[in-house]
Amino acid sequence: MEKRTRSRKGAPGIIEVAKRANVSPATVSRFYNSPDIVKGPTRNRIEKAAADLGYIRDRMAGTMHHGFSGTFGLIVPTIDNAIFAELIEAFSARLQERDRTMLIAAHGYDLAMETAIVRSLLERRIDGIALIGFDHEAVPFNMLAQRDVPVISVWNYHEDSKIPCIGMDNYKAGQLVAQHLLEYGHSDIAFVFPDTQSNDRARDRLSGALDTLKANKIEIAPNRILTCGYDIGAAKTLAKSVLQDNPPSAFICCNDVIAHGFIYACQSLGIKVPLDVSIIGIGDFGGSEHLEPALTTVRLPAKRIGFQAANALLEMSDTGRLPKQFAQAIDLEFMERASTRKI
Amino acid sequence: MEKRTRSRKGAPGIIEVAKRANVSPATVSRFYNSPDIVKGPTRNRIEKAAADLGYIRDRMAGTMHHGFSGTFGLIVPTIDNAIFAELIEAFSARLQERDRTMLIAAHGYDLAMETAIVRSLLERRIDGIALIGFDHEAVPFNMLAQRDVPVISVWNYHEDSKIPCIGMDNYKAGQLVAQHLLEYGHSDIAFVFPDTQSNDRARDRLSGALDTLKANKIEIAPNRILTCGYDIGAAKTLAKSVLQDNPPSAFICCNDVIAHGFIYACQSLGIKVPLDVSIIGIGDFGGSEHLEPALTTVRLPAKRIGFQAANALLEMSDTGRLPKQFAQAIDLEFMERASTRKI
DNA sequence: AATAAAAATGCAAACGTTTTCATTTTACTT
DNA sequence: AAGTAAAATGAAAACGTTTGCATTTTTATT
Repeated sequence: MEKRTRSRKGAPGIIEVAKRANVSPATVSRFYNSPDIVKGPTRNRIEKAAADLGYIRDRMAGTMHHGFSGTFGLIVPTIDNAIFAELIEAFSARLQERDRTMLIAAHGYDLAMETAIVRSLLERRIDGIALIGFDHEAVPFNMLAQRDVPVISVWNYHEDSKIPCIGMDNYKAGQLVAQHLLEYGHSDIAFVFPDTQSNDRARDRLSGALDTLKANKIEIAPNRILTCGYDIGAAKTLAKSVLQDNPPSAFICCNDVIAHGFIYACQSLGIKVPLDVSIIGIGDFGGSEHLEPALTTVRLPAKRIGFQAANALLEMSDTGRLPKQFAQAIDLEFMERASTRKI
Repeated sequence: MEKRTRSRKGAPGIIEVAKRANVSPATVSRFYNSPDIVKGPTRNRIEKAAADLGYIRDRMAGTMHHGFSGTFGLIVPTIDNAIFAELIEAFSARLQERDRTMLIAAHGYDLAMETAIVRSLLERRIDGIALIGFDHEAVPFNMLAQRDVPVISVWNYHEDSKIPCIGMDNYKAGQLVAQHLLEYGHSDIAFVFPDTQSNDRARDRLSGALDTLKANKIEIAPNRILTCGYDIGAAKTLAKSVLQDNPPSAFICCNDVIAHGFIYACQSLGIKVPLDVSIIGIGDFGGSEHLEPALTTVRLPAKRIGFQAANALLEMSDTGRLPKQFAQAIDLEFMERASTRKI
């Protein structure tokens, strides 16, 4: 394997800037890190020198000292699945405001891969990291703990979480949709959920809904629980087959992506929503509101979560203490729209 | 402003590992960077020592030497707009395969912001960077050039690009959709495009379509060119007003997001697509295929572009030379589906 | 078994900052 | 105007690796 060494060619360092401004490197450093403690005229000279030279500082060199890289990690199951895109954007935007950067990676619902990624990010000396949900291996936590790197669990919320978390109560989201269907008089209800094995969000939603129905004396037959990944095409295909043969009066979809697929399937089959069948989602993603019929769903404020998560991490990194709000629940909002109806 | 110094508490360094394995730090370093040149038994000892100690290497320290951080940058207009999500995921995945990480940021179609971001990434010593399209300020390029950092323009393709690029010919995409409508006998056509001021992709698509129509003696009245951001809701609202009053026989939407909005608007208004109006998009995003009616569009292979872009950057970084395929065009595929009809 | 060549390892000087401590300059007090 | 306190700056030692060069060990050759 060949070894190259980047020359850093024309790139000036802090020393060149210092020479040109007739000060010591130390002062230039201070100019960047605490401008207020360097005198006006000196400041101007440095500013000019840096501009003339096109100096760009090397934060890595700084990192070696104080140990802070100014970069935070975010690990998600997947980036391109609309589910997390809003979250990512908000997280990143908040960091940008504070002059920090974001290292992001996807593990494709593979926990072992997630562990590898955490390690990789740690090698880059991230100042903190956000993980989705509560289903993780123990290894990454040990690595993070040993190095004292702030972690936060995002997207799901449990009152008794062992690590700081910001998210919504997915169990409650499940309750909400079930409750709504109950109020509308449905009793023959089917569920469309992804594999809940290592997906606590889906698991919590499912139990929330199931428990609510059970509390109202409604038992769901096992064959009414359908498995489907977060994929419009897969959902549409599944829907087409299910809808043909003795369909229930309502479907609870684990998230809006699946619900979209179901609605498209109905349109394709000429089945009227919500007249013939009610469909309800969870998430309230981009298009859900504008779909025809508009999707009844539960709004998960991804933007707010992303922002708050970044904030909490920033706080932990700055103060070295756990955030004031250790476990933070973001409110859910039930969005009653047009894809469900009273029976 | 308080100054903290991360203790790196229990975290062992290469020296501790070396001690425990009874070798010099240099050998441990070599174990990681070129395992083949350290003898079997020694290798095992180091491996064990590192595992026992829970050692995680510090790539930053390495970066200070050879100048390579193992991190690449990707700057996009926006992350959460479905448009770029696939690209991002593929780019990231390819880097991950090669043990590199991705620093990503969004500028929200603000070129000055983009410049600031480039600087910020440069401060983190990225090994290369991918930018969307060709509309950029000169400053970032100078900064990158001075430091010899590989750049690639992604998403759009021009034969005579000044910098390496990978993308598709957006002009041709415009031609394709116009051609299709022409073949179907449309002549009263409206355009729905975002502001093309600093968006070369949209600009190229628009001229491709306009030129094609003009070549066929079809002039488009200025009021047939509508402006709309990449937002389903905005598109739907706009569509509703436009469709009421003397609508054209076909709409060319700059991308699928807008097309989705238009189709929803039609459904809402009871206008039949494609019977009453034809709608065509560009992009072939997630749901377009499954929409009812399925959207006629041009497939832009985002995954392939993301993968190739990462590859090109990797190659440039590894070899220090420009990529073999300086300007790479990724083929477009016209997807004739159900949202357009012959007149 | 002696020698030469090759392979494996060690030593120590970088890499570009930040920061402590010491020193100089400025501002304030009387 | 002298003396003192405060503010601004400088000198130099870190930070944790990598790598060229020197040295030792192993292998191959005769």
